[in-house]
Amino acid sequence: MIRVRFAPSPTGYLHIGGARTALFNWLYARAKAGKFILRIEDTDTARSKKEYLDEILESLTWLGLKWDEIYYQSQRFNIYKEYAQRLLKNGLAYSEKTPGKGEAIIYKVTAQKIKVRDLIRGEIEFDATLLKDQVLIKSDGSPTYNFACVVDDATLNITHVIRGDDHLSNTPKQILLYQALGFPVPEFAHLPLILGMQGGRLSKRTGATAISDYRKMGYLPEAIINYLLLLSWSPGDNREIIDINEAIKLFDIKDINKTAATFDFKKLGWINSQYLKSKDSEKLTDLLVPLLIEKNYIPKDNFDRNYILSLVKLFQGRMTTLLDFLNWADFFFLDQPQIDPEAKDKFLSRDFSKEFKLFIERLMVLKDFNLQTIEQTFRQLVKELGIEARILIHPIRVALTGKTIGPGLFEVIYYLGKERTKERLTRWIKNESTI
RNA sequence: GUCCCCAUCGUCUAGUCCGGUCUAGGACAAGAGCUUUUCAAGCUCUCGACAGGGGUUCAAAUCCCCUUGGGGACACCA
Repeated sequence: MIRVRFAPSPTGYLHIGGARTALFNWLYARAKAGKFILRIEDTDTARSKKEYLDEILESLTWLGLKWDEIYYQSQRFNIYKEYAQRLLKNGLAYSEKTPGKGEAIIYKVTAQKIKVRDLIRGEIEFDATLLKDQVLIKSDGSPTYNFACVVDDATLNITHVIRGDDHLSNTPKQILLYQALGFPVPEFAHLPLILGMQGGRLSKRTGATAISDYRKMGYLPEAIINYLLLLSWSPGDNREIIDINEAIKLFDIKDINKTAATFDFKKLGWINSQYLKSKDSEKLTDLLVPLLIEKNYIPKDNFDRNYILSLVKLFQGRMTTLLDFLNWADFFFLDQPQIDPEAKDKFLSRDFSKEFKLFIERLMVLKDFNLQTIEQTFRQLVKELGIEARILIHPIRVALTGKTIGPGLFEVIYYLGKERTKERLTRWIKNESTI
C-alpha cells in the first residue's frame, strides 16, 4: 500500500508552493490507490499558530485535497525521545550538555558516501564528510526537523516522500538516520520549486499568496488545481484544461519536470476564466449569491434567484474571476449606477435630452417588453433621427450602467426593466417639464 | 565560500530516456485583423526558443565534457 504525506508547518499560511506539494502527493495517492496523510509539523511551539493551522486545513479542503489520516508532531514528542534514546544506547549518538539548559542528543555522522535515489532526478551522491553531526533532540527536549521527520515517516509507514526541491540536501542526513534506526528507506521524489516572477523564491510580492486569498480574489479551486498541475507536469497532448480525474489517470511521477517553474498570474487568470465559462450557470449563481449578500447587493433571503441567474448568464462569458461579476454587474443592484467620470466625459458631455426622451416614450408604451421589441424600438428611432446606432448606444449605456463596458445594451435594458431604465435616462434630460 | 540540482519562445511546456519523422509543436502573454453596440469572448494571422563552446556520430534539441547562467541547501527553523 502506497502511503504519502504532506507535512506543513503551521507557522504560515498554505501558499501556492505548499498547495502544489500537497496536490502531487494527493494525486500520487489517488493514482496508486494509496493513502494521503497529513502531518502537522508543529514542533516549534513558539511560531506555530492555530490561525495558520485552520487556514491550512480549510484551504486543503477547499481545493479538494482530502486527507485520509492526520497527525500532529506536538503529540509525538515521547516517540522521538524514545528513538533518540535507542541511538544513544547503541552508541550511534551522544549527548551534550548546554550550560543553563538541558541535554541535547546528537547523532554522530561517520564518513561515507550516501546515495539518494530520486524518482524524478535519478541517483544523486552526497559525501557525509561534509555533514556535521546532527542534533536529534534539542536541549529543550523538542526534536529537530530532520529527526522528527524520519521517525514519523518510518513509523507512519510512509512509502514515498514527495516534497519540494529545497529538501534535497536534507535527504542524505535523513537517510543516515533511517539506517541508524534500522528503518527501511522510502522512495524520494523532489519537486522543482516554484519561482517568483522576478526569479528567486516565491515571496508575498511574487505570488506566495495564501490559498485563502486566492479564494477571496475569486478564483475557483479547480482552476488553481489545474494551473498547479501544469506547473511542472503536462498531459503531453497539448491540453491545457484538464480535469483532475483525467489527470489521476494520466499521472506518472516520472513525468514531472526537473526544472523550476515561474509562477504566471496571467495564465492562472486565463484558466480561471475557462472554468468560469464552462461552469454550470446554476452552480456559478450559488457561488455568487453569498458574495452579493456580503456586498449588501441583495438581502440575505427573499431575493429573486432566477433574476440573478439571468444576470450571471449575461456576464459568465467575460469574467476572469468571481469578483468581476460584482464589479461589472453592480448597476443592477445599486439604486443609482456609479458613473465613471471618464465615461461621462466621453459619452454624456453632449445633451441627449431629445433622444433620451423619445426613446423613453416609446419604451413605455411597449406592450411586449422584450429583447426583440426593445431593439426594434431603438433601431426604428435612430433610423428616424437619421443617426448611427452607436451614436446613441454608448450614451445610453453610460447613463444606465455608469460604464463603457458590459453586456449588450438591449439585454441591459431588458433586465433593468422599464421603470429603472426610464428613471436613469430621465436624470440626463435637461428640461423635465416636457416629460 | 562549500555541496547539490537545473538549463527548449518573455512565461508554462511537447520533443530528450530508445539520436534521423524538428526548416522544433501547443498554450499564456504581446501585436495585427475579422466580428461588432462597448468591453470581453470567439476566430484568423504575426512575433518568438534548443544558453555558449568543444566532442561522439553519416546524423544531436536529444549522448559526453567544459563554461556560463539560474535555483536550492549548508541552524539545538521547518
